[in-house]
Amino acid sequence: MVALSVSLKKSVTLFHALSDETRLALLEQLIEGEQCVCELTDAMKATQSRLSFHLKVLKDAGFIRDRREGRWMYYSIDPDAVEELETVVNTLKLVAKSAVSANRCC
Amino acid sequence: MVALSVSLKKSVTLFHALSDETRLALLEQLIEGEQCVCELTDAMKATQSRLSFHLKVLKDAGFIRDRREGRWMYYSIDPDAVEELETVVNTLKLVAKSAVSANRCC
DNA sequence: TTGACTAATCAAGTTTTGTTGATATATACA
DNA sequence: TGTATATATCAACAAAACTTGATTAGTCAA
Repeated sequence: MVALSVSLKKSVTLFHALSDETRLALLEQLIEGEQCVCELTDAMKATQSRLSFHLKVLKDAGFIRDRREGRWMYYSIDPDAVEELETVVNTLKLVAKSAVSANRCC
Repeated sequence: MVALSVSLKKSVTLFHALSDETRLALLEQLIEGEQCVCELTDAMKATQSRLSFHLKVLKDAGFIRDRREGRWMYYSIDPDAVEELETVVNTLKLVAKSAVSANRCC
């Protein structure tokens, strides 16, 4: 069987991190550049603990990095995870193209 | 603000469909080509109703198509949704690359 | 018709995710 | 020190997703 380039579990983690509107909005917001939590809560009109939760999911998946500076925590997009995601999707794409021949069964 | 190429909600649907191990395994299985549910349940050692559930999620997101032939339902990968996914990921990638300049805040 | 077979759907229960408000931790500054 | 500020974490609850077993719907063949 052809396999996805990255392990299933890792792929699930990547996709799960992106399967939430708040988290995608966070990434969109971070396109503007590195920002601290206070700016993010401001921009997104979300409570601090809610964002903290979602930031953790994105960070655990590798999509963002954090950096402390004094009392502030700065978050930014980490291109590596996006790269990894791209790899998975590219495999999926190749696969989709080749998966046209029908097998009868039953 | 820069925006993702596809609406947030649509992106969430796409990513959510891929954020489950069973569903990714289903797609991997479908790489082999069009298959009926009975072959899929066989190959994946999963119950019929469970697969039916996951097939529906994948179908609703657009990743697979179905086709009835007699009593059998044949499923196959639909390259269009994968294409759409690729678009989203490409945007994310471009964005990740450009999102390096830091903004101070607070 | 009826019976057998394939797959979808449904209802009930379980598990996972997300939200909220409160508390803890870390840093800075007076 | 003590106090204020920024953020993480936790516990309790709510909501969404998944699983299971049973039922239903569609198709075929006798």
